[in-house]
Amino acid sequence: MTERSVLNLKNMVPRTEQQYEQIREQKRDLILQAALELFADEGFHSTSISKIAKSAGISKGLMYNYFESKEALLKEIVISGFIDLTGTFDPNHDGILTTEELEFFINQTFETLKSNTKYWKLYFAIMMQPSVLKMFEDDFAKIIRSIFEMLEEYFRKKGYENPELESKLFGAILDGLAFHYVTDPSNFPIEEVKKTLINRYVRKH
Amino acid sequence: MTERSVLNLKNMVPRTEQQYEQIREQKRDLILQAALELFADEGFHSTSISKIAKSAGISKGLMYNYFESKEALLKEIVISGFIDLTGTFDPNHDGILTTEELEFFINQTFETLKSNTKYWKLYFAIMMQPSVLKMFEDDFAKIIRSIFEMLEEYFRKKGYENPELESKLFGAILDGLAFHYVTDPSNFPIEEVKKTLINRYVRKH
Amino acid sequence: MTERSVLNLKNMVPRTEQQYEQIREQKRDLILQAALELFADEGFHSTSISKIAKSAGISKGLMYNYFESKEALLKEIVISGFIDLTGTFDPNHDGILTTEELEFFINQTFETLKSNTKYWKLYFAIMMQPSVLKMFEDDFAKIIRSIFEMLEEYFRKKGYENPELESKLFGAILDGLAFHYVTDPSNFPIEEVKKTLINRYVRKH
Amino acid sequence: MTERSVLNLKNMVPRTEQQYEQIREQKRDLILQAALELFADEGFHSTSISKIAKSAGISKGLMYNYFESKEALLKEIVISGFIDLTGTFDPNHDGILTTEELEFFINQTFETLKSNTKYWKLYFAIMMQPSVLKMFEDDFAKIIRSIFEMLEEYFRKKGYENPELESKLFGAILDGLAFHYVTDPSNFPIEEVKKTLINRYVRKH
DNA sequence: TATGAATGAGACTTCATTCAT
DNA sequence: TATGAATGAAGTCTCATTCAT
Repeated sequence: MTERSVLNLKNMVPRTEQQYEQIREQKRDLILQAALELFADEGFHSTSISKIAKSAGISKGLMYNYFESKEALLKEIVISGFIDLTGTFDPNHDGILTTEELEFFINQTFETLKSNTKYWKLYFAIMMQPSVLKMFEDDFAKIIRSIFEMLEEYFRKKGYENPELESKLFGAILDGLAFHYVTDPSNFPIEEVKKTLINRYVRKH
Repeated sequence: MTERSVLNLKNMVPRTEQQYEQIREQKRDLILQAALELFADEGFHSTSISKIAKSAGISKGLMYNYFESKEALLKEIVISGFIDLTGTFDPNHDGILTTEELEFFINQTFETLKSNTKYWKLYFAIMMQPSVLKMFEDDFAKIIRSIFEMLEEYFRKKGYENPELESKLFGAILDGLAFHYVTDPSNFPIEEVKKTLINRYVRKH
Repeated sequence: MTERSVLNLKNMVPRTEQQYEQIREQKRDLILQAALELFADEGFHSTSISKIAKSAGISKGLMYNYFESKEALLKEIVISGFIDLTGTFDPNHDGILTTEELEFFINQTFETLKSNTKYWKLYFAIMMQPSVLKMFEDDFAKIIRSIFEMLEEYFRKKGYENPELESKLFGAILDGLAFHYVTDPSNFPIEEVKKTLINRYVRKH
Repeated sequence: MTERSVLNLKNMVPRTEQQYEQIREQKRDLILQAALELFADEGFHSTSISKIAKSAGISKGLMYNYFESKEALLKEIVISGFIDLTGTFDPNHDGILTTEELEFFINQTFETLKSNTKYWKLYFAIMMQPSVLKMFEDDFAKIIRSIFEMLEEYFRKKGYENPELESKLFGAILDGLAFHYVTDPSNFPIEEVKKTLINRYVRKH
């Protein structure tokens, strides 16, 4: 009895800041993961906060303890994912793309395509909905522009006849492949396609 | 007979059955056009029946005289558009793709890309939302499969090393280009890209 | 049978614009009346749209066919009521207050106090809630200022020693009386108070 | 005994019972003050427990250690404030109002008006919301009734023609002045108004 | 054929309160 | 005594669809 009381008294102390931080981190990730999956599979508008909460095993209200709004949740997912995705381009951030870096980027892209298919789906869906896209345009535009500039420069150095055209072609092809892969992963020969791509753009010239 | 007479009193020059049919058809097209535009620009869920009706210049209620539901309206737009789009593939329907037919198809595809950008946008958006896609899968799957089969056969005849891979690559490239075009039409060198594509797939071998 | 058909055909015609206008007008007033009563009796925040709708005998959704938001509904009630209330001050709008006009205004004020007690309650409640008051401040300020200016001028002409003080005193007294009346109408000798006030401010000097 | 020892180990100089009580009292006041300010400035419903807690520098949960509910907190503030306010009326509690006592009361009222404007605002807001007022009616009614009775008796002794009317008039004027003062303190000539009032009701007869 | 008022389900969000620690 | 994560009810608002005319 005495022991119990003593134990209780010890437990009546609030969690430490660290403990709270850990709880928050974990739950936040849980929500992000559940939301990404649902947004990708059902679309932003068809995914209710209720569904996300249920899928994450929490109450609706708690969502708003972690994210200001449904839109803010989407934003967080899409932008941080986009930065992850494009972070492997020009990894040393010197503004110049080497052959090795391009090969690395292609490899990484295909890797994330397999490991993070959901995100790619969400990304494509976003890109196709101007009313949603508006939220991200500013964040996307700068990164995308810089990627295309480096690509163009790369093709120029490699001696391509029309570097601008070639960079746009390359971007389109990469997205097209990703698009087809996420649409029907099981029927897409992703490994062979990757080899072909690397062969064509990295080894060829 | 009595009924008709009464009606006639109110309208001395009654429209013929045909005229009615024609008016109906026109209004239907008006709705479809307005809906396509809005669905593509704002997304399916962000487009209310009210908006469509207003844009088509009719009342909300009348919408349901022409289409059973919002979903049915979408279905009609997407499926008929998809048939239009793919109708230029193997136009003589003999199951065999000639070089000329492929060139024609590519040309047509780029043509519709420019003339019917909205539909392409809608199509991509649909493709990225499984919960919506379900409505169309059956209709799409058959057509798409047959296209890929013909493509594969085409590349086989042309002596490509890996016809299956090549057909998938081709499909992905085409969609990738379309994707990039509809995302930002004004900055995409569509004519040059088309030439490059025809050169690569039709002329080359 | 024939007759029925003919009748039905006649009925299948939409309402005329006038009929719609009438429906809207009536229902709008119904909502405004129900909302005023509830806002005054329970307060803005304690009155849910549900309650208003039920009290007005309509569905929740219909509310939004007539008013953009709960706030807009409040605004409409408060501002139009305020204009009604202050409209009897300087009725010929010449910027000058005559003795007769002041008497008329006092009489009118006490009249509306009895006939429109709910509005007065709502008005006082609003005035005491800065977070709500913000919505109206601009609309109120101008009118109130002009009233006080005229009052001051009135007292000056009447030879009062300190017209500014007197005008503020008068305003405060009027509001104080109104305040006490709406707080407990059945125990407030409103008629005698009115006479006293008129005697003091209109007849005296 | 064992329990205490364990506790002592963690805090070698334990606070005395009195010290604890004092800390508790201080924190309680802190909460009351923060709540009064917020309730007055933003309204009861627009003020969340979260805001109050943050403003008082404590956690949400602790709030409930001091007050049973948000409503109980309001009740505490309003009632204790009301007693403070009316406590200066008939300070010797003999049921009879002398001229000096009335003057003292008027002076005190204007003093609290300046020093405790927030409370007055809250008080007026409460008085205008029957659904909230219900909580206090019983507490208020008795006090208010006794005040009016004394006032009436005062005016009777002073030889006023209609003491009942006069007492109601006086009450209304006082509240009216208070009302206008709290609505816009900086533009209200409170000192002059006070002199006028004292002159009229204390010195005159 | 045509209108737009009307409904009601369901979406997002807030917040008083509880509870494990 | 003290914390803040967690809940769930309730509120505002939107919109596909129905219906009287």
